[in-house]
Amino acid sequence: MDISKADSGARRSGTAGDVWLRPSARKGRDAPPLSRDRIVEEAVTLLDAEGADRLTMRRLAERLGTGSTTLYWHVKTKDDVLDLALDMIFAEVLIPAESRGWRADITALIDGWRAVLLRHPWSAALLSRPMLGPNVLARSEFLYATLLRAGAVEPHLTAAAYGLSNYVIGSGLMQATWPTGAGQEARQAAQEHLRAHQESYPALAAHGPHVAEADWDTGFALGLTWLLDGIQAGIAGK
Amino acid sequence: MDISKADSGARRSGTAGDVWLRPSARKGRDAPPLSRDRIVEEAVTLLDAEGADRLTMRRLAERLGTGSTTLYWHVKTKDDVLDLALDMIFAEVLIPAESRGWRADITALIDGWRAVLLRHPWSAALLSRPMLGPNVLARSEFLYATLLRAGAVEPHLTAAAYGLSNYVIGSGLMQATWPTGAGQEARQAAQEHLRAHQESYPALAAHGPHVAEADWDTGFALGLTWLLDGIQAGIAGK
DNA sequence: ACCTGAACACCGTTCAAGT
DNA sequence: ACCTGAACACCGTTCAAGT
Repeated sequence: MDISKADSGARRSGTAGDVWLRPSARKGRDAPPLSRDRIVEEAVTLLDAEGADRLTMRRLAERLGTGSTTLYWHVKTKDDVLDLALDMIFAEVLIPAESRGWRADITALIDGWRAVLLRHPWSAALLSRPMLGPNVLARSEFLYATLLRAGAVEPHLTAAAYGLSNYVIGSGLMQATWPTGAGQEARQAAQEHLRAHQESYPALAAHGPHVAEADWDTGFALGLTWLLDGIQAGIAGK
Repeated sequence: MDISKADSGARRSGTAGDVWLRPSARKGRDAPPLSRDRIVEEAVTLLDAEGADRLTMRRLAERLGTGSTTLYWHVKTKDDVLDLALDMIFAEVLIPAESRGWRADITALIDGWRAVLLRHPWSAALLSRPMLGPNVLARSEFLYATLLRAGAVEPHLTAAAYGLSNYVIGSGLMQATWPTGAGQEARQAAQEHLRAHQESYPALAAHGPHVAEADWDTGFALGLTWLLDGIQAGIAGK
């Protein structure tokens, strides 16, 4: 291939290289062309790696090998990026293919949902924006359809759908927030603070979530069972 | 009072007024001296009036009649202001004075908690930071103490405390987020979007939360009942 | 002990201009 | 159709300096 020689020659001279080499020599390395999908993808990995307050249009653009202002051709605003990122990770929540009964189906959905929230801790804090992306809607659809097929009617239907959603969201928010593992110095400080004021908070100091590594999983499962039992009773008693 | 005359005279001349009048002529009008409490108080009213993304150290300082940098004497960081504001509104949650039974007590606490979240919609989004303020802790203490007195033991105790908290938090977040009343154009747009794709989301389009003004209150109450029933069964069956 | 001003290192976003 | 650069109107925070 003589092209490589021509290339290096062009690079050695300060002037522009050969025409047919220039467009393929992309920004950073061998980056695919910029696109909305690529932006959102990169946003998710940036969020996963550094958290929500480190996501900046400038930093995001830098990772993509462009200027920050270029992003605005593909995306209207930073909030759009966040909305798109939030919907993208929802695609990871598996929708049960074949039914094993409504309780099992819903449990699978909710567990998957929770897993995603914990896998992408930044997402829990973003739940305060209305979620209307296709991936979110598809999973809401599954939830409603499953409840309807199980025989739920109003007001139990809405209460069930909301109750389940709110429960996962709250749980995900709490656990994602909680200083775990790395941020253990914060947890320890909280623990000491509680012990120092244990005359004010005796029950909390003795049994509170700050004292021991909480068993989030069984706690979550227990609460979910209570909710599902209630829904089931509502259906049976129509 | 001759002082008023002296005052106006001093103001008319461009030079400094009488010594004993100057210190009492505060920044804006008759503002009390700056203090941490006053800053947090003003932050809450600013948040209530304009929302979280309009809270700025500069704007907050302006309302208080100072420069933004002055705030940093009383407060270490903007996040501190948010933490303090969050704890301040928790003081509005009434802790039941005399017991009417554990279910009634807890229901009262949770309902009060929810009411605060809805009264200060910005607060729901801030729940992603660890809450260790005195007002928050006092209410957590009440929750744990009540559950303990009712006879809850592990793992039901933790599951109950978490489940209830997560449920209110999630509900508050969702409802505070939801485009209600004023932001009705967004809700209507969501509605149309759903109808336009109703072959993809049939259950959602027919029964989803977007179709009708949701009855949040009864939905919330129903879900809370399910949770409490589950907790009660756990206690009874020890 | 408290307040001020200037300054630093950032932000999101717009827009005329390039190819 | 896509990308660039300069520019605007902001941010949170620090710090030397004032009283």
